[in-house]
Amino acid sequence: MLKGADDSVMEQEDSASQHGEMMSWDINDIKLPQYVSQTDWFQEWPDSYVKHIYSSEDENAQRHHSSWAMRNTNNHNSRILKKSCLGVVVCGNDCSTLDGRKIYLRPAICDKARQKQQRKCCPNCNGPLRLLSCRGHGGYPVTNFWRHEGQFIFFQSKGAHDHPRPETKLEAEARRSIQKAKSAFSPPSLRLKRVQEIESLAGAMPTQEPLLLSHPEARMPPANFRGHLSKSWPEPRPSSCCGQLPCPRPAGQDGPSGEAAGWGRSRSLRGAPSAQHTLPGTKGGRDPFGSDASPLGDGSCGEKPPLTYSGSRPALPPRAAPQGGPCAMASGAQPRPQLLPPPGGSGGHGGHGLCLDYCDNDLGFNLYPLR
DNA sequence: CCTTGCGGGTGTC
DNA sequence: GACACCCGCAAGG
Repeated sequence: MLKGADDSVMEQEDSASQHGEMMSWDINDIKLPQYVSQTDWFQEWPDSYVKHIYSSEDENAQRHHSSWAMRNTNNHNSRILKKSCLGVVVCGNDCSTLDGRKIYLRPAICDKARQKQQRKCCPNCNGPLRLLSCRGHGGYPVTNFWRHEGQFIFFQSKGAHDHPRPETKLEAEARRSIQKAKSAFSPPSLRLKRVQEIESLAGAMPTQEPLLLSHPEARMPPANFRGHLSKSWPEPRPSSCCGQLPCPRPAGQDGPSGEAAGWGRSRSLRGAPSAQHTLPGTKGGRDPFGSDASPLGDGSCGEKPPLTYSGSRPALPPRAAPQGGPCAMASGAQPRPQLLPPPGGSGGHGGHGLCLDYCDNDLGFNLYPLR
């Protein structure tokens, strides 16, 4: 961890002069701004080449959270934590649910777990799963950097995600635990029933933002979607593309897709990073899948006022708040109060993720509220 | 079992 | 040297 961030409370030389240079720093700078007038609200879906300064009190920042599936990358610099994006796991059949949503699962962070994950089936159609690697940073995965400095945590993102957003960590976790519960308590024959039970249960809970099965363009859940999850979810049925290609991948084989096709074994691909697919207007371009269409509008221009993002209230007033102009920042996405359920809290993201598990795998269904 | 962080090591540029 | 990545280890949930 980068905890180290000693208590050496930086001298707060009220250098108002630095205000203007607030965003001129680079994570690699020897000296980072020591005086920050306002910290940012935690950004759950940082994208593009953005920088944020969080309060060291911010729990999410402390944990280097991100809703993107970021894995730790060794940059041999203990002061700067580097993470690279794993992309998103999609259905190899490119299936959609009845309501048009796509499957965007969260890649497991652990290599082993990820390989295992790819041997499982699409929770929607039982088809094979495929890892869509991130190549938003010059053909390489988007990287995030974290650096603790005094009372601040500096964050810098390099690259624009060129893939849809995966489900959030909470969604993924919920899926797992549900699956666990399922397999623990229900004989296969009862599973469907259980699914229905849980589904109805989900209907009783106020949920929001079903993201797991998401529709690229529907990343912005229609208003009528919120709070009506269970209703909007189709009856248990191996929807749309059932039948076609039911998870053909033999266990043990990771298939041509996924890591193999991505970065996993890409050393040999060096120099030809775009062999797979062309980078959709990487630089400066918004990712084509709507990472900027966040339901919370992280990339979009200011709607929401600083939502109460409890969990970790920055010590200083977040400078996310409308200041000047919502999207005035040169670096693109301006810190906007984004949420992530405060650790342990019942945050905004609380409930989303719905999907049914027809495959006997642990890619459970996400048709229930997250705790 | 999984996530997260660390750090040694390798290969490429 | 920078960068990307692999691998194993350890702590924690």
